[in-house]
Amino acid sequence: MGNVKTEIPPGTLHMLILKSLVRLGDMHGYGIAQHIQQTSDEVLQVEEGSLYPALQRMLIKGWVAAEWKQSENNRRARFYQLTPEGRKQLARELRNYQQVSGAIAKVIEAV
Amino acid sequence: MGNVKTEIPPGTLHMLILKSLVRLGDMHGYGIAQHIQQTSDEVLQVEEGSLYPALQRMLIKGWVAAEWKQSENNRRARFYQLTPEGRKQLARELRNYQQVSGAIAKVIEAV
DNA sequence: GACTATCCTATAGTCTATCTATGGGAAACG
DNA sequence: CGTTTCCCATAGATAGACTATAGGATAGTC
Repeated sequence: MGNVKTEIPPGTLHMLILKSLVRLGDMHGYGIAQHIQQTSDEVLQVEEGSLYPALQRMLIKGWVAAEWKQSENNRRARFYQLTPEGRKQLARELRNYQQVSGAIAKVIEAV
Repeated sequence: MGNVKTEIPPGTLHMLILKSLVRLGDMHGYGIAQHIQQTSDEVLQVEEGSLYPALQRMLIKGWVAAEWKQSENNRRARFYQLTPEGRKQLARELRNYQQVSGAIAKVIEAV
């Protein structure tokens, strides 16, 4: 099968995390990474060295809030959830992503 | 008008240049940049500091061939054209781009 | 009880590829 | 002539992903 795992394109990781939190509501980093990988049919794989620094940045920016809890597997884990500011940021990033990928599509589909 | 010019997403510039050369056949750097900007309805703007280093890399890789000529405006310009290896590379990059953007779409459109 | 797989967090350092800033030079046009 | 437009090129800054590494705790198995 040609399902080679791929890198996350720079600039899209925050958007993918924020969107995952809309779906998951309240989740730890590991679960967010799993969700992205599964929802993308194993194409997108978020590495730990990308994930945790990104979550830190988003905490500082106030896009997510964090709380230590017990995971469903009885482990200590840091659960994240969207803040109102995070929702606004997600909307901005989605809008921008769609504008840019639409523009790229025009170029690469030009006959 | 909300048409704010945007950066080229890292990893897509080679693809955009190669595709432009399919369309233009034989063109100098300045003309390639114009083509990308116009075809994308002024959304994508390639900066000179990105464009010329990218063309150098592509020359070294053998994806394009170059030749000094006179431009349509009577200026000295370096015209680029695709090589067979460049066509193969474009096919690879298109395939990869579509796989990744399809995967991102699955995540951000998940209900 | 020891061993291993799985779950979960975190940081330092590398690397790639874009951008900004800068510096040319030559033709056209007023 | 002076300004605009066309055209090339490089150095350095920057962003954001990656690899490599380190650690600890639970569950399951032999």
